[in-house]
Amino acid sequence: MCKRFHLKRKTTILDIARELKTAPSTVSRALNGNRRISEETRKEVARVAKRLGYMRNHFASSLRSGKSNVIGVVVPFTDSSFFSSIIRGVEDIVNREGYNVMICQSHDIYEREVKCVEALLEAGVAAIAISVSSEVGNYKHIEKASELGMPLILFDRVVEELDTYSVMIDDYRGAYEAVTHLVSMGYRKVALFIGNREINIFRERYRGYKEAMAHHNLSWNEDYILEVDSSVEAGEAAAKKLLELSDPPDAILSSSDFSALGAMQFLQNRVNIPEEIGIIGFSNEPFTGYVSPSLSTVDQQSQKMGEVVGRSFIELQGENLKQSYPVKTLLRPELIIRESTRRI
Amino acid sequence: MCKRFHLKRKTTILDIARELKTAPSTVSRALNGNRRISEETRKEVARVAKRLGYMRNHFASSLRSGKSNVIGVVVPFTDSSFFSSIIRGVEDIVNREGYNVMICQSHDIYEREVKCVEALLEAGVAAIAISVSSEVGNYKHIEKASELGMPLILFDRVVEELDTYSVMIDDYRGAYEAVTHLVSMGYRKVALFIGNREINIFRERYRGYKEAMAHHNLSWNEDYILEVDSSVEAGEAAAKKLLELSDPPDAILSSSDFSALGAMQFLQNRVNIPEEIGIIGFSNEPFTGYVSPSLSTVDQQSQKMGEVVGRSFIELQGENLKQSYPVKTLLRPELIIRESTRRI
DNA sequence: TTTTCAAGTGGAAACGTTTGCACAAACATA
DNA sequence: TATGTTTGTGCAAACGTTTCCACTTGAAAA
Repeated sequence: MCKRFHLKRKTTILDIARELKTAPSTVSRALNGNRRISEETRKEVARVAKRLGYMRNHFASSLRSGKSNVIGVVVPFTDSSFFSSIIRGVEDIVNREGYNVMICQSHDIYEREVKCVEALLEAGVAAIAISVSSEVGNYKHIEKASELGMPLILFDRVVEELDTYSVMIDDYRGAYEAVTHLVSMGYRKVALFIGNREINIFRERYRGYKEAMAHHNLSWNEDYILEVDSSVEAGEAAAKKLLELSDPPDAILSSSDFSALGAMQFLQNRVNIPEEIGIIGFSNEPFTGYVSPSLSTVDQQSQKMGEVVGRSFIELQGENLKQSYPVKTLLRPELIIRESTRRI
Repeated sequence: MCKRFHLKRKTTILDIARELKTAPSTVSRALNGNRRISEETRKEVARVAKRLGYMRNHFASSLRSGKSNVIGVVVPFTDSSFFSSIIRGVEDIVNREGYNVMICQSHDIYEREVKCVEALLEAGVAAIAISVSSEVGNYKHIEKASELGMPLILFDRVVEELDTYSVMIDDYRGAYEAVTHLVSMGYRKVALFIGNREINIFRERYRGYKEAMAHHNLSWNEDYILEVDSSVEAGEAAAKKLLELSDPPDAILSSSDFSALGAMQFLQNRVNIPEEIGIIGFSNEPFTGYVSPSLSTVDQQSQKMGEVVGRSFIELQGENLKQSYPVKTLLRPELIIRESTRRI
């Protein structure tokens, strides 16, 4: 008699074995598609399993086999268009291979990121995909996970020193192409809104900007390079600063759509966009297509990035402990040209 | 000798017990805060556990105890501002109680929703929170989960027939207050963009609209009620239809910010907003504050909704099988008044 | 003194799988 | 005939916890 009578006693492989007068090991093998089981028994087992409403107990399975069907994902936030699209991409891919996704938010705080990684390690996930927080910290937690044998996939905000799978966007190229586009539209004096250059993505965009400018034989003013964080207010303030220069720029490349929007809102009543000044952002946030003038931007392929993370994971599972070289994927950004830079 | 020598052998409670010359049962109790363990042993155990880098094996723990520390969440998509904010809310709450969140996307497809629920059941989550897909289907999968003893929390798109915990927004009130606001601004002929009224949220908004109109002694034209789905294009088309009426409305209440935007874009060059026509949307999508004129809307408290889902879950765990009445939470929407309806 | 009780601990059996090993039967090879 | 090989199955031991039960103590109650 089942003591916890209020809960349905789940059917186990023992029940199936008993029904078929066979051994649980046979049932297990049949259900797992082991090829040493005859087609006949396999079908029988499947039939009885279905009839009894059998569901595999993943706890027992994972405990015994040491394998899990869950992949952990650590992001700064889930409610940001960029990261939520990535999550969608990962989920779309791994689901169809029978894996589930566990989410953990770091809130862009180092300490919480460490907690997330620990929680996922404890939860026994099959791998951890992580975009590191922008707060400065060390990477002990990631190294520790790696040493424990946990497969890792870093995406977007990557720590290049670590020898893991990684998926990034080619930020260098994104910035380079954005500048090239501006130049092709006749802009010459391009300003840059950039984030903390200790972080790989901003470092690369800065490099792309510089090299593109040099390539087009354009010099730039140090006053044109502004450290601006990703907010509408910061963009407004930065645009104000630019307008006050004795020789103001005729275009802005912003590392964030939000600060680009801020700049646009500040400039709107003062100069003509795109005739007198062009603005291009970064990320292709959903709103960029709806504001007016619509905002040109560099699309970061977030859903695609998620899909690549998912595929990297699948690949990595297949490899099964075989020590092989970690794959680094570099995604190609896409320039989205809209009204804010289209002067014909 | 450990056979899988390439993987660190994890330390278990047995290792701790051996070290302290005590029994694994004691260690287990000490780690779980059982009060029949002396303070002294508890501390000893904690010390050794830390020194050996012990991590609880959740598979073994869950297998034995039948309890899980994972909560499953089913949403149509993760990359929509509304649902990703909900996820954030849930995560924020349950994390600090030591729970993790597993995500599954139904893509708003009935069949996939069923798959999601099955996957989460198999994964042995402690509870399932779900916003049902808008595709018509039956609720067998939800009833089945319920019968198996799985605690359920429905949110936003709720199936009212089911006797479960639920968290919804007061859509009736949202629509009612939106209409009242329009009337207070002097608008009289209010049109309504609405989704499929078989779904609770739209049914309620429709009701709110009707009652508010009646309350203000305003009659409305059947031509003013348009079934419009949540897209910019549908909004444009609907606005066009309205303008072609012999007696066009002077305000639009849209069930979606996207169709409100579409309408706004279509109307912008033809009539003055908000002087000649007022527009108000639903959801408070991030872009609504950035477009011009900025779009008034009804905020749906998505993050709050997630937090309430999380808290309901915690509460529900505490109850521990005690049969009690499921709590239904109704959140209060917030009217966000912006330029698109502010005529002074 | 004996009995009762509480506090703290240990022993051992679960939980439901997977898997190494053994084995039987049937069949092919020498 | 003897020897190997293949195919399918069963036995039993894990995996790392939790938890029921029993057992020591030492102290309080009778």
